[in-house]
Order: sequence, then structure tokens, then C-alpha cells
Amino acid sequence: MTLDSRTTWAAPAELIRTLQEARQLYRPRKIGRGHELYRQGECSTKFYLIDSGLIKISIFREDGTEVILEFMGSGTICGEGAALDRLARFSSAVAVEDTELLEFDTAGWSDEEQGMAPVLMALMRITALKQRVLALRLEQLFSREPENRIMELFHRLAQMAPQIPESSIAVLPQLTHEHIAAMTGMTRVTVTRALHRLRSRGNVIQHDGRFRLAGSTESVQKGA
Amino acid sequence: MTLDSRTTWAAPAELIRTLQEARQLYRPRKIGRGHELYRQGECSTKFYLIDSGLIKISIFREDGTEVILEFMGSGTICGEGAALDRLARFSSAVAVEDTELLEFDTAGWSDEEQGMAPVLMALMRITALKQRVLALRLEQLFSREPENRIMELFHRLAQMAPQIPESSIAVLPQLTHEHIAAMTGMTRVTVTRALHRLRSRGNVIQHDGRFRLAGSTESVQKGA
DNA sequence: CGGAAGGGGTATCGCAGTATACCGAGTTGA
DNA sequence: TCAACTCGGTATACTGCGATACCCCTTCCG
Repeated sequence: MTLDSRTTWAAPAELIRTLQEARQLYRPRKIGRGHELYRQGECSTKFYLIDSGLIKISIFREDGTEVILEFMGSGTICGEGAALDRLARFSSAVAVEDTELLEFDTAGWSDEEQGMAPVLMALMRITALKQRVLALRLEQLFSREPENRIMELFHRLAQMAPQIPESSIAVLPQLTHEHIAAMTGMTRVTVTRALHRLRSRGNVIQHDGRFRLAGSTESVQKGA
Repeated sequence: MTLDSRTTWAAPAELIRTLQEARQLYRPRKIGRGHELYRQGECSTKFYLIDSGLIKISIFREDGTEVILEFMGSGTICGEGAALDRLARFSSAVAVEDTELLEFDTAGWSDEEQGMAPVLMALMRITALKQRVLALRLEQLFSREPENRIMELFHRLAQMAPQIPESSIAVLPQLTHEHIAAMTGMTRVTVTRALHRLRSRGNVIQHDGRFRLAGSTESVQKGA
């Protein structure tokens, strides 16, 4: 476990040690510099404890730009978010250096039924979900255009909210412009203006004070 | 468990049910509208499952502005981040409505030594730590001035990195301007300019390609 | 019933970050 | 040894957001 001075993360040593001691749960692996450990969009139950080397974790935005979440060095963990909430990877991991790591697989972890295990598993999955949401919100803030920031927020909320069965229209929570501003990092004035444009473009429908999304499946129509 | 249409979050129902079934782990509680459930900066081992009502989760920035993370309604969980990683609350929770919730306490949870529990606990704490880091990075992106974004990133990295014992100077990971740009949501040009200003102000020292922080304890000197 | 507060629509202005382009220094590799 | 590439420094013009201020409408509450 050599120190790589470029890591941007660290986890408490005793927690890492606990994981290292569970030898029956992992197998060692190596990955060469420049190779991909996992890719955004994949599904997998595996996560990794890094022994030596350096892994870059990043999210690629729709427009191709890269949002770097972290450089993970030895004594850090990556990939556990998607391995726990069982959804698609929200980030990609590439080895910046030749890297040695321990590969864990959560596939059979729900089987244990005694003691605290079920509660811990449930709690862990929810925490992982929160981690995902935070990472995606972070990524959203890399949008410069107010319209995109708002639409990305709305699309996320649409996935959370109960859909109206008959239509493809999602009803969003009641949020004031000020709330939206405080969630997207803009001023209230900018939110008001951007919503205006979104309404005239037909991206958002307003109906007695509540927002609705038109066609919540596809992504925002960008500029052009 | 009534639906509040203003929640911006949801957790899978079966996970919530698992937690609700662990009756020995929680006690029911009520909190009146406008009252504080917990406050940023406190330490606590408690977390909450919301039964009905609405809780606003937000981070208050140094300049007093509020960053709203979520409105949590029934069937959601809050406060588990700090309850698991045992650090100070990074967010505040206020009841927007009269709210009924289940209060869990993680205080004695490390005692169990058999089966998967220790591994799950360790993994959960790391996941909680990641959640915290992501939330704080989200908050950082609400800074408009490039200098502040960079300094907040650097301060976070300084806490991760090993300090040099003799001096109060923290050595940061080797990051190119482009890396910093991809981590803070700015362009490379803006990063270059902002670093220039930070260096001339003495906030950052550059020494053969590596950044160092001067007096990493106190916060960035803002504008003025 | 009337005042206060909150929400939202709008205007003006200045400034600073983005986009883009170019250059030079240092490093790598054939 | 030279070419290719990366990294950082810098200049230009544009544009669109932040700050601020004001107005109006609705709701709430005494």
C-alpha cells in the first residue's frame, strides 16, 4: 500500500482494515494504466478497495464534458454506490496508474437474515442512493445555462414523484422560484426568467401554480 | 403515512419497510412546524425515518445563504450521514409541516461482532463519508467567485492529505489547472487567472508545481 | 376589512466568466 | 535530435447573470 500523492480522498484506516480482513469477500485484481475499471451506465454488484495506484472517478455529461469527482488512491473505495443501490453506474472509473485493488461483490449479500444485517443492508442502500443523487446534482451544477440547471432538477424530481398514469406528464413538487434558486445556485430573478423561456418553448407546463414536465422521458432540448 | 406532494425525495418502499419492522431500534417522535430537528455543526448518532409531514434539509453557507438539499416527505430518511460517520452534522433539518417520525440511534450499533455486521458497518460509514463530501462539494459550487471555489476545494483536499508536521502548511495533490477546472465547474482559463490572484494574495503558495496552503485552518479571506 | 408578507414579473447596469485563439516552456518518445 | 503533446500564461470580444430596485397580485391574519 504505497502512498500516491495525487489522491483526493481518504477513508479512516480502521474501516479499511475491517474490509481488508474479510478475505472471503474479495479477490485481488490488477488493472493497467489507462484501462477502465467500470463505465457509467453499466450495472454491476462489484465495488473496489484500492491497494495501490490511482483511479480517476468522473461523470461524463451529455455534451461530452467530464466532471471529475475524485482521484482515488490507496486506502479508498470506489464503485460501492451502484453496487449497493443496484442501479446503473453513475460514474466511470479509469486507472491513471497501474493499480492493485480488491474486488468485492455484493451479489449474495442480501441472503443473510439474522441480526442487524437486514437493517444495515437497507440503510446502506438508502445511503448509497443519496450518494447517487448528490453526485448527479453536483454534475447538474456544471451546466451553465439556467434552463438546463432547472430542467435537470425537474427531471430528477419527476423520477421521484408519482407519475400520472394516463399521461406521460409528471407533476412536480410545489416549489417557489426561490426554492428552485436555492437548489440550483442561481438567483430568484434568473429562475423566473429561465422558467419563462422554458414555458414558451413548451418544455414546462404550469397549471395552477404547479409545474409539469412535457415528455419527461427524453432529455432537454439543448440550445440550437 | 400520508403523501406530501412537496417532497423532493423517495426511497424504495421495501427498504423503508425493513427499517419500520425493526421496532426495537427506534422510538416515534413528533416535531412541530417550524421547529428544528437537528442543526449543522452538532454531533449526534440519531437519524430519522419520516412518517408524515415535511422536513427541509439545507446547508447554510458562511455568507449566510441557504443551499437547500431536499424536502424530505414520508418514506424518506434524513440525518443518517452524520449518524453513521460520527462527524458533525453537515446540514440542518427544519420541519416545514408538523411531522411524525421514527428516531433511530446508531450509538450501540458497533457492538455486534458476528456475521456480516462489522463489514457492513464499515462500508456504511465510508458510504456516509462520501455522501458528506458530495454534499459539501455541492455547497461549494454555490460560490460564484472562482477564488472561493478553488479555495474550498483546496481546503477539503488539505483535510484529506497528510499534513507536514513541522509547519501548518498542507501539501495538496498534484492537480493540473485542467483537473481543477473539471472539479470545480470552471474553464481552465478561469482557473489559471484565479490561481494567479490567489498566489499574489498569498493564499496559495506554489512550489515546484505543487500547491500549498498557507494557514489551512482559517477560511478564505473574502472579497473586501 | 385592511395591513403585512410572500411570491413572482420586470427593468437597468456593470462586470466577469466563457469561448476562442495563440504562444512559449517543458516533457516524452521515436 | 526533432516532433508531438501537455501545460500554463495571456489577449480579445461577447453575453448573460448577479445585484438591485420597483411593482402588482394573492394570501394570511389580526
